[in-house]
Amino acid sequence: MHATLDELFSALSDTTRRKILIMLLEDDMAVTDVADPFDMSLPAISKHLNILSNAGLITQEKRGRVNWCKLEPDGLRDASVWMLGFGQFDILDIESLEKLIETHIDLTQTN
Amino acid sequence: MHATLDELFSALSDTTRRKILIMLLEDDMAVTDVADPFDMSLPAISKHLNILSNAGLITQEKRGRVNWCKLEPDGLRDASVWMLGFGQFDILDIESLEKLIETHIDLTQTN
DNA sequence: TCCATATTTAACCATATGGTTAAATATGGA
DNA sequence: TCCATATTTAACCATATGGTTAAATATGGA
Repeated sequence: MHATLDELFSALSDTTRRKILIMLLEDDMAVTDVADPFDMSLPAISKHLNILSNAGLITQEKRGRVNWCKLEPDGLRDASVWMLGFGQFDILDIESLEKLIETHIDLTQTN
Repeated sequence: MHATLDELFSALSDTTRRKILIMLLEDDMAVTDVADPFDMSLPAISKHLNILSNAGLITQEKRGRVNWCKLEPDGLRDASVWMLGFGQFDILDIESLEKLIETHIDLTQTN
């Protein structure tokens, strides 16, 4: 069951949540470890993780006491497709796509 | 001056606003005409257009009484780049990108 | 000049969002 | 068994969001 585009874009519209996704790009993490770098309570992070789950951007698997958070890269798919389908890029024009990526790609730029 | 990713994704997270963007893909439109297909007051649409403007997704130009709304496709750029940079696609793997587009591309699917 | 048209502004309202703290729950380990 | 650790749930709060209606504003045209 697909998340709606509303859920997807809305989940992505928060800096904290985008940062979490980037952290999970590295490796799966426990909730407590996800929360660590943020100046925010654990329940707040727990809520953010729920929103990311509902949007299909992560999955959570409970092993013992620990709830492991895992990035679900396919979750971005629908949103990506919507945007690409929007046609601002000529899909076949790889040159420009590459140039674009080169100039902008800096995942630490989270805002 | 760039819109923030927060503003961008947040602007995209509303079905009405995404529909408006798709309408503007066809042609520039007056505010009243943008509002026409929606079961919603003019001020509500006016607010949506403001949000899209602030996100850099459209521009508005007042000529006479009419405020013309124009799609700003470059506005999607930062959001696209963030998502592409996320790496769920191998940029050079055009095959899969094309297949993806083919299977999903249906801009009328707004939600 | 005066009315119609196009749009925004103001004031308001209900609900959503993003945070808090305190308490509950469940598992691990001595 | 009992405490520590990991996490969620509950209750709450301030602000943001998406809508409304009524009034204001500005331009076009007879």
